[in-house]
Amino acid sequence: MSQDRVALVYRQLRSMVERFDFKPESQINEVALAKKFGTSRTPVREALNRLVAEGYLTFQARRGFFVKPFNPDEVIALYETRVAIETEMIRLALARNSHDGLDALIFDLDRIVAQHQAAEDLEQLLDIDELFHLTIARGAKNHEMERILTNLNSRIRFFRLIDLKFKRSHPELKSEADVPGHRAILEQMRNGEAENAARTMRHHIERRRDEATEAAARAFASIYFADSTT
Amino acid sequence: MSQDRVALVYRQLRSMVERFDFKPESQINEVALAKKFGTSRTPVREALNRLVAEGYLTFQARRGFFVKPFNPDEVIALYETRVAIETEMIRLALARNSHDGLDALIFDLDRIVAQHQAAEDLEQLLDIDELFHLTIARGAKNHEMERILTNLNSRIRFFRLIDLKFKRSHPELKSEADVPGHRAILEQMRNGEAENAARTMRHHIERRRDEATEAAARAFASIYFADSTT
DNA sequence: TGAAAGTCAAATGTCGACAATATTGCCGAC
DNA sequence: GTCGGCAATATTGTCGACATTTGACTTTCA
Repeated sequence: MSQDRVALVYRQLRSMVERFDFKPESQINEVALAKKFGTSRTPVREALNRLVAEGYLTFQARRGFFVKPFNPDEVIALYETRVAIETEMIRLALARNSHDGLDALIFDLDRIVAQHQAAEDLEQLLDIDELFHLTIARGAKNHEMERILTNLNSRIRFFRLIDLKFKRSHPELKSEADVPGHRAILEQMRNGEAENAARTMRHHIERRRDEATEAAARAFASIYFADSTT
Repeated sequence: MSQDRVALVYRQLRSMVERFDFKPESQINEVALAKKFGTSRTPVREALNRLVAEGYLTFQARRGFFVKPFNPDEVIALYETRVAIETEMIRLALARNSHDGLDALIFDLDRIVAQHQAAEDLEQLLDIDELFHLTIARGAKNHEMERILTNLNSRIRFFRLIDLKFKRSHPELKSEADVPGHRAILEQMRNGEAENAARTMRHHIERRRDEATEAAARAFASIYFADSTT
């Protein structure tokens, strides 16, 4: 034992950051975290460095690690990046695959859409939604885009969760779920209409962007004034 | 003194990796590096962790850090990602900026194209070329895309350098420089033709992709059999 | 001879301590 | 009362050592 602390610490830290357990712009205290996790500072620092490189945190020499300032513009930027990546992914997935490969991909997507409808809780809903998009990424056979999309999704997740929770408690606002959007994309892919599918994907993501941006604005106060679990 | 070793080590390591001073797939020995840099293993490990998160290296628990296998497909993936990012960047830059903002952006781009023609060596040529694209990224006002593009460029750089060196020593193959392509993109942006500019950008990058892929194939042997500077 | 088990050197994983630096709090001067 | 500077304190940066694990080599036994 006592061998894989970095991985443990990394996972925990990342989910803490994703949930905004730390206040934005607050400094992250290495010794406090080390104590919390029962390790020395070494694994904590390694994990923090990874999180910086992945865009979750910032770092200033001799000052330490900081949580990125909370900023609706940043959320918008993340969604815009998704639009860029995902519209191109669709083109690649359709151009790159043989007929059989495409059939297999569409078969997988069909199943995911079906699961989507049966999702039981919000976390699961998001998992399945992200899986739909990630499966297309895999169909595009571009590891780099897959990597980037995974990263974007995890950084966006918190805001979507906020949005979904809000919608659930205000049924009158309930917008259409993601399922119809996914189904439309799927049909156009099935028909080989790359540009149409890309356009639908763009609008699909842009709608989510607007929802998440609103959610971010609503969440602003609660994040800034919530207790950080030191 | 003895305070900012990580930054030093990181920069050196990155340029070593970019130049393929390490053989692809070879394991990276932490103690050897530490000795080489005259530090302990701690700063080396932090730098290596960053390089993993940035896509330069891979890591296997209890086995260590490895150079990514050299793989023309990977180069193609990097270029495809650039297409995705940069075509969208152009749309954003044109949609997002006021008339004056756009004028300023185009003024900057004009100057960069002029510098481009006057570049003295290959490294400088690449710097200026990357600056053209990065300036558009800044015009798009999307930090995330800027970050990603910077990362992509630095990982692609080696292959472009190989290509340019090869072209220089085989003047009969000399393809058109990047300048005309940039100029065309610039003109279309000036006229507000977002979709045309995006399309030109796509073709521009795809041409580079083909050149770099060939260069990668040519470089294959020399990389795999070159001495690694332990 | 060949395969399994054991041994050992080398590499990684983690730690606690110390050095360098930044931040905070205090005190006196104006 | 406020400002600037100094001391005290907290935090980061780096190190060398030790623990654990891996992988290669050797030995042993069928």
